[in-house]
Amino acid sequence: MKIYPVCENRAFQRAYKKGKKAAGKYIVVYVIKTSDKDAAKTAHGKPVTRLGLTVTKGRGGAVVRNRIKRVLRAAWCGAAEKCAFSGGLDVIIVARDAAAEAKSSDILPELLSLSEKLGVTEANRNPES
RNA sequence: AAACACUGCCGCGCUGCCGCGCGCCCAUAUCAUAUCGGGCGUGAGGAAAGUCCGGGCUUCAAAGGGCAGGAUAACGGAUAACGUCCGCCGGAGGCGACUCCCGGGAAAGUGCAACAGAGAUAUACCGCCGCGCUCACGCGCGGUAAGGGUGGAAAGGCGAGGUAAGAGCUCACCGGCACGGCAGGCAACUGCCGCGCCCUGUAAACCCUAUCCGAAGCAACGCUCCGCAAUGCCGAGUCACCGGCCCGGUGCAUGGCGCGGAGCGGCAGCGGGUCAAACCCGCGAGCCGUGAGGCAACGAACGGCACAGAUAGAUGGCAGCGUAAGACAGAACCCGGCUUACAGACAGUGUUUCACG
RNA sequence: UGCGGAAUUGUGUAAUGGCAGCACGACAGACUCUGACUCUGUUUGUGAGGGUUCAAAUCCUUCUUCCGCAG
Repeated sequence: MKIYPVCENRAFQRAYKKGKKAAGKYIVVYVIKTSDKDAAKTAHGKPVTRLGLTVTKGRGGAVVRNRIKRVLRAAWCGAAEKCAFSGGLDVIIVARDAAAEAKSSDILPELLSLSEKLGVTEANRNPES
């Protein structure tokens, strides 16, 4: 499973200002439709859903932050196996304090429930992929 | 054996499964690249950290001189260099092994020293002594730094001579400082002798002396392609390069500079293609081993090794074994140090005390 | 990642090396029938450790925290 990253600062700013959000114990999720300028497509021509991570310095040093980002990506991949996301979205995940100690298995159900709340999943549409 | 002192070294290893970055090969789609992909190789530190010093490298024409500014501070050495390291001298601490020291100059000059105290770099409050006046208490003039009290600091300490009372005023001893000589040492310095002086502290106050330093930093900067309207000035100078200043030097038409307005982009910068491509980018004062030489830091010489290179930024999870796997923590142009953080493991040398022989 | 700066009471700010002030706030009292205004008084302090000095908010040094600039 390949992760398409959100790199541009403008995309993050757009998500914070205009996107929909939902908060949980470990994470806060922002979702917005990818702007035309940054849109990318897969080899099959489908629009791609991109993942952006925000882990601020307040969460810890470089080692701790790298670990949080690893865990969040693992949860993202786990979620993508269970249900497909709608195409052409930017999804920004912001780590909260509790995320420093969390496992990916702790975050996975929270990510799923928050996604459902925001209505960005198309559940079990394509379970094989 | 106990308590210490110093130094070095490691800071997870192996197996299996899942997963990540990079390189190569293969497969698949397409022939530019991409991935349900597969295989092999490879992949953070002792501090990678703080950014406190020193270099390399890059750009400023070259990196020239002086002033200003900054840094360092016993001496000798190591080193590319250093504020680092080693040795040594002096001082301080410890029974000792050993440790610690921003350790030049206050006798070139200037400044500062609150409060207290009579007086703070020179002075007479109490006291002591002499003279004059007074019946007397005492008052006035002068001498004095021994005693008192204040203070961080009060003119070196103590004894004798001396005196009206006293005082390095004189002398002996002790202490300190400066100069000269002799001996030892590469030197700092140490010892002895002679002669002179006795002078407060502060230079992490200005300063003086000696030595060193051009500036900026990979977000530096280099480069392929495309685009860029109208207008003014300079054009061998009242120009530009240089950044605080001066001198000197260099460049000048495919050039340099500026005011106002308009458009576009951006947080900002001439702009854009932009997740295009390439380069800086890892062979370097590199690492490992032996090691002439040297008290040591270091290191001639010889042999061997190929050992991260990301770009929202890669190392983790589970199980088993190893007694136990657990700290601080992640390269971002590259090195040498310093400082700070740190669970635990190992090795060596030495000191003191106790016990036994 | 690189470069630069700052830290003084609850808040904002002063202080040639010599007792740390000022304003607002808080608290108490006075004035008033009560409250506000006003007046009087009190409280709370140099980010942390080490050093230089007789004496440090100030000088030196090592940390901590915060802020700014550079895409």
